[in-house]
Parts: sequence; C-alpha cells; structure tokens
Amino acid sequence: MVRTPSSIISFIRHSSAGARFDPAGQLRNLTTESKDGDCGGNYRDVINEICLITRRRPRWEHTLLSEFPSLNFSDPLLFHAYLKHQNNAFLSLRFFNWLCSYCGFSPDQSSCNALFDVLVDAKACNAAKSLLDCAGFTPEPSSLECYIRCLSHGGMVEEAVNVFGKLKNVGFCPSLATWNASLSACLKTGRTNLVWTLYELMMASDVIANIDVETIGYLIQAYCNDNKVSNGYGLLRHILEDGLCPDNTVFNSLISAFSREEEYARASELLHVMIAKGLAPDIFTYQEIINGLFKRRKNLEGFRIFNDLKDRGYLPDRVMYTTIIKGLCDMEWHGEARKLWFEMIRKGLLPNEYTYTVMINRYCRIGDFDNARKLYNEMCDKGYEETTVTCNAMISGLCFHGMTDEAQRLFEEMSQRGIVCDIITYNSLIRGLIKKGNLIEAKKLFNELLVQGLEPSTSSVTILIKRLCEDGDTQEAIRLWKDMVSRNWEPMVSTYGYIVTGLCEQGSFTEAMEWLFEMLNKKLKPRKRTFETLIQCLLKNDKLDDILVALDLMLTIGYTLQKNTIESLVKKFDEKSFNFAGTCLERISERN
DNA sequence: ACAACGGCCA
Repeated sequence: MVRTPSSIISFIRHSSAGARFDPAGQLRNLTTESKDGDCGGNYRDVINEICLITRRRPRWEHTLLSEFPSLNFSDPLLFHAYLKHQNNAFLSLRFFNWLCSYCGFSPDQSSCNALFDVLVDAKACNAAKSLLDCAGFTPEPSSLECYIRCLSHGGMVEEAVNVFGKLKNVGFCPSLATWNASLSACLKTGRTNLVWTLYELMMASDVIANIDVETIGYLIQAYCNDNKVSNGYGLLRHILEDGLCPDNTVFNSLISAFSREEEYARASELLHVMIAKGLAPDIFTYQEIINGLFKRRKNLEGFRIFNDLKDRGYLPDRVMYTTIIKGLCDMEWHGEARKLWFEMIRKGLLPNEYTYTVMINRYCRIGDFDNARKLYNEMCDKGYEETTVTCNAMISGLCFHGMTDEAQRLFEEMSQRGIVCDIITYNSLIRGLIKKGNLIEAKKLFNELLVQGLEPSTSSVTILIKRLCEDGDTQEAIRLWKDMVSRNWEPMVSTYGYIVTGLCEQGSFTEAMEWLFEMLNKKLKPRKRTFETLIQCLLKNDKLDDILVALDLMLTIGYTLQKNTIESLVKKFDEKSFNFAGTCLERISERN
C-alpha cells in the first residue's frame, strides 16, 4: 500500500526538499575524466589517420589492414586512443565490432565501459543496449545511471526501470535527478503504471528521503492519468501547505482531469491558486479551462475568456483557435467562427486537419456543401489526408439535410479509397436511411457493421428497433433485440416501450403485457407515454381486463392520466359497461 | 503538453 497520498506526504514532511545538488554534473565529470586519461600515447602518430580513414571511407576495413600491416589492432590502448579522437559514437561502435571480429581484439571491461559511455553520451540507447549484451560486460553503476537517463530521454522507459532494478541489486542508488527524469519519461510515454513501479523502488531506497516538489508533481500527474484526480489534488494541497509549489504542468494536469470529470469548480479553484502563487497560467492552462467549459456547454463563457486572454496579450495558438471556432460553430455563431478562421490565418497560424475538420463540419451542418467541398479539397491540396473523421462529417451533414443518396455514394467511395469506416460512419448513414424510410438498406448496413466486427452503439440498435416496431415488424425487432442481448447490449427503457406498443398495435396483446411485466421484473420504470399508447390501443380493441392491469400499474408508479385518455375511458364506459368505467374512475380518484 | 466526427424527438 505505497500508493496513498498519506504515505507520500509522510515522506515529504521528512524530506529536505529544495536542498538540491547536481549529481548529473558530477556524473558528466566522471565520464569526461575517463575520456581524457592519456592512453593514446603509443599511437599518437597513427590514430589521427585511422580516425580520418574510418570517417571518410565507407569501406575502410581492408584499407586499414593494408595501410598499417604491422600495427597491433588487438591492443586495448589502440581502441582507447581511437575513442578519444573519434567524435562519432556509431563509428566507434563499428570500429569496436570490427576489432572484435577481425583483429583478435578481446574487449576488456575498460574498453567496453569507455565505449558504453560514449554511446550513452551520444544518446544512442539502442547501440548502448546492444553493447550490454556483450558477454561478460558489466558497466560501472555510474555509467548505468547515465544510461538510465539516455533511455528515459529516448522513451525506452521499460528498460530504464529494469536498470533501476539492476542498480538496486548492487546497492547503488541513482541521484534524485535521474529518478525524476525517468518518472517524467514514463508520463510522457503514457506508461503511468511504471511511475508507480519506480515510486515503489524509490520507497525501498535512500533517495526517498530527498524527494522534491518535482517528484511529487510527477506523482500528481500519474494520479490524474489514472483518473484518481482527488488523490492528486490531496497531494497538491499537502505540498502547498508545506510551502512548495509545483510548476504549470502539474496544475494543467489537475485542471484537465477535473474538467474531464466535470468538476469545473475545482478546476476554477486551481486556476486561482496558480495566480495566487504567482504562477502565470499558460496557454495550455486556459486551453484546459476553455475546453472544460465547452464540454459543459458553457460556450459563451469560454468565448469570453478567450477574448479576455487576447486583450491581456496572450497569443492563442492554433489549437486554441480551433477549439474556439468549434465552440462558436456549436453555438451556431457562424459569423464569429468565420471571423476567427481568417484572424487565425492572418496571424500566420495555418489551419491543420483539425481546423479544417471543424470548418468542414460547420458547412455540412448548415448544408453549405459547396463550401464544405471547397475546404475539403483545399485541405487535401495542403497535404492533409482525408480521414474517417472528415468523411463522417460530410456523411452526417448530407444525411442531416436529406441527401442520403450522396452520403451513400461517399460511403462507397471511402472503402474504394482505403478510408476506414467506423461506427460513426455506419450510425450516421443508418440514421439517414431510416429517416428516408429505407429500412432494407439500413438493415443491410447494420449487418455489414456487425460483420466488420464493429460494436454497434445503443443509438443505432435503438433506432432500428424503433423503426421496425413502427413499421409493424415487431417480431423482427424482437429477433434483433435477442441477437443484440447475446452480444452484451443493454437496452434502454425506451426501447422496451417500442416493443410493448409495437406488439399491442399488431394485436399481440398478451405478448405486449408480458413485455411490460418483464420491464417491471427488471425494476425498469416504463415511460408514461408507453402506458398512454398501450391503454389507447387496448381500448380500441376492447381489452378491458388488460386496461385495468395497465391502469393499476401506471397509477402505482405515480403517473397521472392525460385528459384525452380519461375521455377515451369515459367514452368506452358509455359504449360498454358501467362497471368498467366505474372501476376505472374509482381507481383514478383513489390515487389523485 | 492542449484540439476533431454522431446521438437530440421516450
């Protein structure tokens, strides 16, 4: 149980956070020292020439042997001299391999170490890693520490974590800066689980006594990535109490995570903490805030903040312009959106595929397909690939405006052009086809979607079932229902209602009532409208007993009857039976 | 580091 804020806090409380030293600098000195040692004395005359030959000739192996027939290439001192004079890590590795394979050079620890350091310095992670596989080579712990930094820098975080483990086994504890660099790399590569692995290793080593605000910042971000933002927030609160303040990145992660969870008050509070602590919220902070507002449909407020930022001299970047343009389009402020599009270009921020998609989507929504097409072509001319998303925007726009045939044509073109259709493509088109009454084609597409292995979303299943019920093919709807349930589909309450009323309208009264009971067994509350339609339909067919049952259920749930339903009941009472109407009215008045 | 497509009408 190491991953609790409180256990982390107890370590901060006892740590000497803030007192920094620079182990990295010390490490660098070590490596330079070993490079500067004078080991090339014997080869001073030839080494420059060897370096030149290997640098300039692509195939120097034979040249070297013929030019220096009496030279002892297997002497480790020659290799050290070469390393010292050759500034290219990869050439050095090639030279090393050549010496090993063709010159009887048997690599000693010191040669391997020196080469390893050179490779690590050159950030050649993979080359350094290949050297580690050399039989019998064990680098110095300090070299391994540099290697960890090299790996972290190159995103090879898993290997970095392994090396931490190796160092732990030999009792060597890397500096805090190295731990921090690796934590940061784990976050950047999205390997949050490795942050916690590293943190557990830290807990087991002496470095835990020295962890600083940077370390805590990474832990906070890891919590945010893990959707445990409240843990991250707790950690932040504690370090703030201790007078420490993490940097913008940490605040941004928290604000972003709170926005994601729609805890806008917390996000806003953090913004104020930043300002109070003298941190200037940056463009990314505001991006998170504005995006959070947009997601909560507070577009106007987002737009206000954006304008406010510009007034205060912030320079919004392309992402922010794109976000705002999208927000304005969603508000249907098309004029403002267009204005920003040109303002952005005027400021030298060229639209990218995201910006184009937003604008194309806007034109499609308002049915201006000429302009949508124009932008679409412009986007492709600029070298941006047409994507599933842009095609979806076009297809859903075309369907929205009843141009289903064109949407279908585009859909077919997509597969011809190798653009993947996703669930949104199918859903949009199915919706469009159903709207046009083309149920056969919609069903065909639905099956195709299943064949493709796509997971149909609730909405596309629901709309098909609805339409089948309305068209009088409730049995087909039930078949589809059962098929979908076997695929772990969860029907919505309303979908039950379609089946109940569908069955009733087709005269399957008993079955309709069974479905109604099924809902109640499942503790689902049927909609009022389901009852209304059901009762009207039962009335039409003189199913008086079923009406009483339905009425009872409806009133128990707490629904009241619509005026026209009461009127129908009373009318039925005139036509049929006194008792029946009496019972109904009794029950209605009992509950009201 | 930050951003994109649907659904609405049970």
